[in-house]
Amino acid sequence: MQEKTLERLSIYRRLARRLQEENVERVFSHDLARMARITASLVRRDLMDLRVQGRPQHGYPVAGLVAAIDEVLDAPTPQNVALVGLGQLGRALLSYYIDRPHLRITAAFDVDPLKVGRLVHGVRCHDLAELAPVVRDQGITLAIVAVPAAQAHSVARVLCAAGVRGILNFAPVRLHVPEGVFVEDLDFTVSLEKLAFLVREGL
Amino acid sequence: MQEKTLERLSIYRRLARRLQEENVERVFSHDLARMARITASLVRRDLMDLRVQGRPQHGYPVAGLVAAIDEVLDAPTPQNVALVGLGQLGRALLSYYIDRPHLRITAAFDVDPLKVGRLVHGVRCHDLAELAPVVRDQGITLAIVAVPAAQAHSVARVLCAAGVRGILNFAPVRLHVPEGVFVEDLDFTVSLEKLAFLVREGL
DNA sequence: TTTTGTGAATCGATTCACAGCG
DNA sequence: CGCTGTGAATCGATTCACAAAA
Repeated sequence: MQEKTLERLSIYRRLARRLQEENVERVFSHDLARMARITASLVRRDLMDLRVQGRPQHGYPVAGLVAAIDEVLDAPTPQNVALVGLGQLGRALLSYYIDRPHLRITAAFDVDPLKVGRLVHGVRCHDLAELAPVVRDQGITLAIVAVPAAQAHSVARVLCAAGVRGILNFAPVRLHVPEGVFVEDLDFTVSLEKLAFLVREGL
Repeated sequence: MQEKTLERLSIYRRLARRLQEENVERVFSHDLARMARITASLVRRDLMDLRVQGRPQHGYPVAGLVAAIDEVLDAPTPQNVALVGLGQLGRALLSYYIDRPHLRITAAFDVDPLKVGRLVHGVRCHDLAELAPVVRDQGITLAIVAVPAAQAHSVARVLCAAGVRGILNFAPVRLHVPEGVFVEDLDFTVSLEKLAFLVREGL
């Protein structure tokens, strides 16, 4: 399974779920392509990897599509996520990610004594110093880093030491992590600067 | 200039600026590669597109590197950015993007009457209905969409109609925009689901 | 027909390998 | 030498084109 395909599966599932809500039972690769703003053949190629098959004239069964993507993207048992940094961004992420069955933020961490101990959106905020034991107790393997750039490296080190294997990083730095730990960067500035260039140069 | 190179230029510049602060005058492709977690030959290939040349034994001049990247990424005149949606995420973005000389958020928009008219982090919040005139008056060409999924499409339509040419989209939907408008999606769920898969499957 | 599934071709991005130069 | 600049090779992702199926 290629990474790009993986990203698109997440998008296809979201689209298919919306179709389910609208009681649409079948969908053509061409329709998914239009909705996802890609080509139909790319959709078909992505779906080849899945345990769902379409039929000419009928397209793909929407429910089957969702089920097949669930099988790939959802762990058999929910994966717990730690959120580090309860600033404005951290709180935004927390309110965004409540009530997800398969990926749920079960613990938050900050250094601010005013935040430690509080319940934010139903999630307990711990002192950063408590990270390792909490991560171990809750079997957390994923973390979201939403701290200022200056603290990101030390937070990443603590997370890796505690056994976290994947980091979604919002800090504008490139984290250095041990072999076997995955980092996904979501870098607002990089994206905005790229966009500004494209708009300015017109492609 | 390739898109991936463009993204990395933003990263190189950030690294080079930090080196400047540390009074480092020269840097090897190998060092930049280590800091950016990529290969040295990719760094060199990226820098080939720039008006900076390195010298064997000496590497690249840090100040020249920053200047050369500025030339590519910074518009001659600052580009104004509109922020749509002043929820938690919108406010987080606003506090993050204050005091940038070349890309600055000059106007915010929301539908909540409690927010309209207020100054948030020094930026005026307007009613969404006022978007078109404000965008035109301030010569805004870029927008950040930080509204709930349900509103994202209509917001995008209004933005495009008002003349915005680039959208940084945080809503978990694929926007449909007219020819010539660029969209960059930052999709938290897609990234987190991908990360969860990678951690689970171990590559 | 129309639409899927897929081999082959293409396009794009990265790495290799090394000539050239200080 | 050590390091840059770059042509050639490789790797990966997307599109093309069409046979097969209904």
